[in-house]
Order: sequence, then C-alpha cells, then structure tokens
Amino acid sequence: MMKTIHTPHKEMGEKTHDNCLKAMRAVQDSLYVINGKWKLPIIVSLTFGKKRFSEIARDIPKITDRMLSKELQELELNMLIQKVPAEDKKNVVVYELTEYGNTLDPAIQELYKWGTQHREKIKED
Amino acid sequence: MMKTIHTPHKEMGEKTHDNCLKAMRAVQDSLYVINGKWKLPIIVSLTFGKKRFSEIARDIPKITDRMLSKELQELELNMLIQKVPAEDKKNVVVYELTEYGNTLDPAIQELYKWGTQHREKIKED
DNA sequence: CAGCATCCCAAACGATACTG
DNA sequence: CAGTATCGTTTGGGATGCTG
Repeated sequence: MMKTIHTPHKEMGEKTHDNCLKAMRAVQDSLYVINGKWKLPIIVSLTFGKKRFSEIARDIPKITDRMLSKELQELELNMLIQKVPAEDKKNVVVYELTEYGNTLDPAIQELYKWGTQHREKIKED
Repeated sequence: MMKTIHTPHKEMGEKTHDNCLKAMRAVQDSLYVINGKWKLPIIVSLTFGKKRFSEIARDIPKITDRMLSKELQELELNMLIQKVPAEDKKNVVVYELTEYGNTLDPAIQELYKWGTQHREKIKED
C-alpha cells in the first residue's frame, strides 16, 4: 500500500544514480539532434510523404524559407532526411525521411499523443 | 514488393493533408511545453525519484542554478512538477513529478531509446 | 544549502531582398 | 519554384554575486 502507482523505467532500469546519469546522457543526445523550433515539425511533415520544399513550407505554419532551408541542411547532415529526384517529373527534387530518420517515429508518435491530450487538457482551464 | 518497410501512423491516421496539419499542431504543442535545453533533463532526473534542488543540479551536468531555478518554476506552472515537504526532515522541500508530469514518461522512454542507439551509431562514424 | 537579481553574450530566429 | 545572403532582433542561457 506504499507502492507508487505508475510504472516507469521499463527501459531505464532501476532507480539508481548511475541509471539516472545514463538516461540523462541519452535524452540529451536525442535533444541535441532534434533541438530547436522546427526540426521535429519538418520530420512530421515528411512522415506524411515525400515533399517538395514549398510543400513542407505549407505544412508548417509560420516557418520562413530561411529556417526551412537551414534546418533541411542540418537534418541532411545528420542523415535523417535526404534529397531525391522526384519519380515523375525530371529536374525536380523532393525531400524524404531516410531509414534512419524513420527510427524517430516512435518518439514522434508519443509526442503526438501527448500533445493531443495536452491541448485538450489546457482547453479545460 | 513495392510496399514500404516501416509502418508509421499507427496513431496519426492515414496520410492525408488534414492529418498532417493535425499532427503538426500536436507535436508543436508538446514542443512548446518541453522546449529548451533543460526541461526534459530535469524531468528525467525526477523520473528517478523526488529530489532536492542540489540533487537535481548534480544529476544534470553543466546546468546553472539560475537555469535550474527558472526551469523548475516553468515546469511547476505547467503542472508537470510540484514542491512537497520532505517526508523525514521538516523544513526541507523536494521536487517531484505530478501525475500529469508522469504522463510524459512514454515520450521520454522513446527519446531515451533513440538517444541510446544514436550514441552507438555515431560512435561508428 | 536554496534560490533570486543583475548583467551580458551568443545563438536562434525573423524580415526582406535577391538569384538561378 | 527553390533556395541563399544580409541584416536586425529576440531570447535562451552563462557568469557572478547576493540573500535568507
């Protein structure tokens, strides 16, 4: 009856200080790659299919060309996305998630779920 | 044989433009709450138990008192953490995750997993 | 120890204009 | 359309020092 209700740590192991530091490093490593205001939104956009520059821009409210350009470059450097020639029209390139970029999907799903219910929650005031 | 290998979108639904915009909003809502360099690390620290100010600070390399103080306030405002009197020693407070703060755990688990393998991957060069 | 105030800087971001 | 260059602004965050 003094046990806690929730059961976190499926992955992180027991609540030792070492495991805490390990988790800290891992989460900070993730953060380092997806930091900033726009990287995850871009990845979300590409989760819904290959897109051209302007299509991604349309998906993300308020992003500027400059930021989109800059972030696409960084994401490409980190091998999360890649430019490929469009299948139909020649001379057109589209952006798509790499296999590696797709490995972010579980995390994004969780952030999607959390964000969805969070929006509901704050609407209640 | 032309089917893609991965299966995202369990939660986000079909690849329609509307679902894309919906996902965009949700993920950006999450981002808004956990943005910055320190909020998730703090939550990770508290995932491993109630902690005093200095204990959290010790868990998170390079964080300054100022940032820790500032971020704790914001997290408290967002109802993700709370200050409670320590069980044993009177006149001492500790920080802990709220029930609501704990709902971030699945997302953090995924970021933990991703960060862990990412560290492995970049070590390979 | 716990935490805030002040000051300051660098990085992130935005606005605008421009080119192939 | 697909970006890049330049410039200006904002803000996240660091350093330091002080207080209860």
